[in-house]
Amino acid sequence: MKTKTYQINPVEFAKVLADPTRQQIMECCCCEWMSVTQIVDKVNVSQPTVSHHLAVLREAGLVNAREKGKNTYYELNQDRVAYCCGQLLQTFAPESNAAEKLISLTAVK
Amino acid sequence: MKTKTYQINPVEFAKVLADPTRQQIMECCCCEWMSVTQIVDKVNVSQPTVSHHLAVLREAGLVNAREKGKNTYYELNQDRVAYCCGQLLQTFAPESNAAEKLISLTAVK
DNA sequence: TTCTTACATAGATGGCTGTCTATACTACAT
DNA sequence: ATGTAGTATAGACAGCCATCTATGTAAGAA
Repeated sequence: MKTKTYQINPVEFAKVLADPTRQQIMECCCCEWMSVTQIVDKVNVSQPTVSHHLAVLREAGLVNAREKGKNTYYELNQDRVAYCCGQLLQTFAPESNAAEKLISLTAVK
Repeated sequence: MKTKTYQINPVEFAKVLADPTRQQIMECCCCEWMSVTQIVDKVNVSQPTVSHHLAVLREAGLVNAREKGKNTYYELNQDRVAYCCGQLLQTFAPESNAAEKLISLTAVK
């Protein structure tokens, strides 16, 4: 289970999010640690497919992983998501009122 | 030039952003109206490819188009971008501090 | 009218990726 | 030791999409 996290940019971030199954998995483990099996039970794809998507999310640094015995637990990295969204807003909505304010917020984090 | 704008969701939004050329085009017309030719001069792809990307952005409601004589001018819809980013934050960073604050901001818009 | 410029559309193609089955690997139980 | 459950990896394949060339179309100039 290699986990070299690459430096993410707006294009890579968008690519990772650009799949319904992956977003479904992200929602699954958004606010609690979930094992792979638990995630498989919630999405309608095979276990290897789930593992594949988790690897993509892991390498993008969008989920944190924790191994415990036979299980591997995953949790969404919300701060990373927020940071990447901040990047998007900074780039593509620099004059938007809401965006302008978020940029300062994410800069603090 | 059909321009039926469909209701955008987080997956569609991410798909539209998940291409380097498209993001480059978005930056191009972020803060000013740009003709297709002007955009072609700035990105390293053919004119039909640019037109294709602009159609994708148009149908997602992420750019506004204005025809004038022979020219068609495009401008990025920053508010729409901000709204979509707000959706992402709401879904995938509900507990993040920065995100929490943006949600109220985008809700106001 | 004829030509040119600006842009959109059609169709073809190559590469990427999401999915699957099969399999390997590891921890734990029996 | 043997088996089983949980997860990752390998390899194959089909569908999607970014790109191109070719062409259509419309507006303005000559």
